[in-house]
Amino acid sequence: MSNPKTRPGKAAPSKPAGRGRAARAVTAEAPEPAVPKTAPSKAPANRAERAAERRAAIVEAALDEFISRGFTATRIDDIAKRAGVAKGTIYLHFKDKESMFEELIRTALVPMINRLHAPPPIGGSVRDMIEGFAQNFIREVATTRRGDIVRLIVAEGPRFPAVADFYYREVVSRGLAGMRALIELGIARGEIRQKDLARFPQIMVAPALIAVIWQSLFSRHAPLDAIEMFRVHLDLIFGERRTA
Amino acid sequence: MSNPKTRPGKAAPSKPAGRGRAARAVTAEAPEPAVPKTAPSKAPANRAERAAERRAAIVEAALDEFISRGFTATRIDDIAKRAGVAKGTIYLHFKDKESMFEELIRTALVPMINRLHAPPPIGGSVRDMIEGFAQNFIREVATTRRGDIVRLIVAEGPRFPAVADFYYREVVSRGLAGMRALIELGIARGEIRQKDLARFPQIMVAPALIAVIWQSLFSRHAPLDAIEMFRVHLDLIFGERRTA
Amino acid sequence: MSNPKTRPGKAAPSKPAGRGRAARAVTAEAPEPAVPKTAPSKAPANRAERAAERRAAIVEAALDEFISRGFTATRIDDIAKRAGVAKGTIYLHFKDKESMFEELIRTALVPMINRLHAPPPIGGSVRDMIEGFAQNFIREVATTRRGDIVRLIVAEGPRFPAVADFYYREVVSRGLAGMRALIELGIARGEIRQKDLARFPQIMVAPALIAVIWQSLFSRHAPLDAIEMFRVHLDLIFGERRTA
Amino acid sequence: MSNPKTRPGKAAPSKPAGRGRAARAVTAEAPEPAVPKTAPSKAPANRAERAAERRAAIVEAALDEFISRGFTATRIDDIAKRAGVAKGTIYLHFKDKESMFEELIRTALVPMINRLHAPPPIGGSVRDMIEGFAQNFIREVATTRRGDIVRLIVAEGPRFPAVADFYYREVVSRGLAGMRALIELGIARGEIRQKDLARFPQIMVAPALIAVIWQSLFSRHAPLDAIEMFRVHLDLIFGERRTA
DNA sequence: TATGAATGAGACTTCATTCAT
DNA sequence: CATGAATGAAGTCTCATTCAT
Repeated sequence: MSNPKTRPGKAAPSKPAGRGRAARAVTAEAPEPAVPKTAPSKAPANRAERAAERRAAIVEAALDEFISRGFTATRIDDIAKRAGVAKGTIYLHFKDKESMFEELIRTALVPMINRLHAPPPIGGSVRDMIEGFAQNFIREVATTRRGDIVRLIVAEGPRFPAVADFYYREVVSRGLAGMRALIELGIARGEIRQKDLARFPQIMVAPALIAVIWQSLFSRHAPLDAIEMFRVHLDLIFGERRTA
Repeated sequence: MSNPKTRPGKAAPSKPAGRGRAARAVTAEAPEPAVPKTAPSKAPANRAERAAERRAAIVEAALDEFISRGFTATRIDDIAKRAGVAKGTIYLHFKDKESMFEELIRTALVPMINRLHAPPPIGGSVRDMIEGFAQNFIREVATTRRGDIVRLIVAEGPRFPAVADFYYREVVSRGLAGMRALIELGIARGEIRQKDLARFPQIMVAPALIAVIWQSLFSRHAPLDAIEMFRVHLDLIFGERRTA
Repeated sequence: MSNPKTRPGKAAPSKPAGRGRAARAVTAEAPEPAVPKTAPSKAPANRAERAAERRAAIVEAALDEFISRGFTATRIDDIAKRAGVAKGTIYLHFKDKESMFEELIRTALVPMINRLHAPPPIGGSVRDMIEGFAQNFIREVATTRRGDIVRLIVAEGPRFPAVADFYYREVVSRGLAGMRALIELGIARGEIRQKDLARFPQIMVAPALIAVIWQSLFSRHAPLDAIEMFRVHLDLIFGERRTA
Repeated sequence: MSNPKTRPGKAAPSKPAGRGRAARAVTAEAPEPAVPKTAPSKAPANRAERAAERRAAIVEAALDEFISRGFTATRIDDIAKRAGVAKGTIYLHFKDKESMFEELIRTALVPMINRLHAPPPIGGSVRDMIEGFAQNFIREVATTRRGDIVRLIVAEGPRFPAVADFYYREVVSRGLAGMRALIELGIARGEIRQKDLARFPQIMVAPALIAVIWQSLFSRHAPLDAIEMFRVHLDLIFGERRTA
């Protein structure tokens, strides 16, 4: 139950010297401890483009840091280093750490939101639609950094009501509404027998969220085949399928 | 989309952001802004008892603070105030903030662990056993501070591998093992038809975890009847029940 | 006893003091919160004229800012905004903030210096001359921004010896010398009986300086009729006058 | 018109290196550039006494720094060094730089206020009373650090309305009221002929204030015998005195 | 010439930790 | 054992100055 302390890059002092703030956080696994993004791959083109690139780099870096350390433990300085810009530059793009965080989350959620707006993959059965959707979600969210963002929201939500509100409004309530519609369609078509399911669309997505959290916390202890799990879950709802 | 609150106990600041460490955290809802727990209810008895009481107060206070602010944003000072002890006293009981956090989590999980060890309520059907267990869980975890601890682990786990490890070893793997056993029992008894469920006991508990998270983040937007949700979930697994 | 104002132009901060440079200054009353002087009144004519105009705008803006905030608390950025130019432009005209300050003060004092050089209003009595001069001074200095410059010198002088030196050399010593000459003339003519006054011409101008300071600090608590005050002062020196 | 730049203790860089904030202030003459007050003269006695001593040292140091640099240009760090305490210690005694400044000024004015409350030296003539008072003032204010505080208020007053208000209320208005009473007494006794003087007690004190300012700004160019000046001034008001 | 994005030193303030009482 | 004053490292944010466009 002991693990590497102090931030990477600091020679580990066996005793935190005099006083000063010692235990900042444990920082078990920062993706990569602030790799300066030197060596721009391409010619930077004109001014506006440069600015956009810079901003993108900051956003990228900030997300990485926030994800791996949480809001409070993330240092602007590290974001800057990782983005390859000076500290002050960050303040040209964001008012302060807090608004940066909120804006980042909002921005990062946009793709998810768009996906929810996108016309559902109207295909054959409702099950196929949901399964397709879920596979997508698991592949593109649970396994990727987007999943970490979900976990970040779970982690920081209570301290950032604005973030939690936004997430609820834009992602959760919409996603559940869409899911409810699909469930009702499934019931109407006779694919789903359990009528009460429409009252709790959360049940449908629960395993997907579990997968997201599992990924972050336990995947190194025990990998989880999220897609297969979801399939089993769908079997519960739609009845067992093909012999597959 | 902005709701940053000041720390409780700080008179609304007349000053602009200024400098110094600004964005500490947003702290939307501290349970109670550090109410010193003076006035011990009983006569303190002897020395050792006093110490134990003190320690308990610290643990209690620290958990509250960690839950509502997260690890980094929690101040030892606030824990001390809330516990009604001096700052230095905390260091008589814990080596530092970090080990305090880890030890706290471990301690707080003990009741859950004990529950997992306890002989399952062998009663009638497997469904009744699971439903009883789940009701218990939802009532005593999802709705209470213990649920917040689960969320706290989700939030800080990646930065505290020791915590995540401990949680996996002592709670998750055991809980899932127990659940798997129950599922297999259900399959053997013919209560559960879907045999693959035993491969993913996570599915069984997923809605309970969803409930925990929902509680923290969205309950003020939309309350969730977790017990009813879980019942519907069980209906999926065991088939619809009585007309109740 | 607290009236700290935020800087003009900054939306009232929802955040507590936090960190970062906090207490920059209180800035109780910035003349006008940096109104960009866009919309040049006339066609700019040729290049050199444009440059001169720009420089004048910068000087004007800088004086206003320095007066209302003092040297250290004044930001180049605000000067630029107020002058309607880009920050970099200021560095085309001035080496740095410090030399800008010194040069500004020097420039701003030139009119006063010229007035001191100007042939004294040789009129009838010495009293009339001094009274005329004083009325001029009070009307054109005490009540206007030039008075603020005097206060600025008092404020920053100790930190800008060059400024204080210049002010002493060009304004104070000359002014006092002129005043002494007038006093001696008055003594010679029998208008002034108190011969020792020539040793302390400061006495003659003291009320005028008081008026300048009063203007800046206390006029909103209690207005001061500086001209009348000066007249009473002259009555002390020259004896009471007409019934007027 | 050039003078030593950079802060004392910093090797003077002929060019301020890369960028960074260069021109902080000129700081022509810091009394002594932060001499750590090591070596406490006496045994520090008990805890409370120590705290009082510390606080006094901070107050002392802060006043010195504020006086020689002004509010904004003063660094908490320098105050700490000069007081011989750690930076953080200052925040145990004062909320922030700004309230420290305001409180300091208030505290520093208390002796002056007390003097104003003290029963006036009722002696022989009104002139003697005023002369006694003025000599006191000049000796104990104009020539000492208290005079610098007056100048500090003149310098920072416009940006610290609270300070200016306090100064007006507690010192200026009271002082002028007392002076007016004395003048009226002088008029009643026939010592002062010029009745209008009571309308402008400022005239009476003007030379004293001039002396204060002269001290700070010009005394090294031309020393000023403030006491003699004030005597001449009184001669104007009361008529010439003894042949002395 | 003029611009304003970028820089990074530095200021203020916080807070984990220590230790004399 | 308990306290809480003191410390000083560290974090956030500012702003004078530069320089590519």
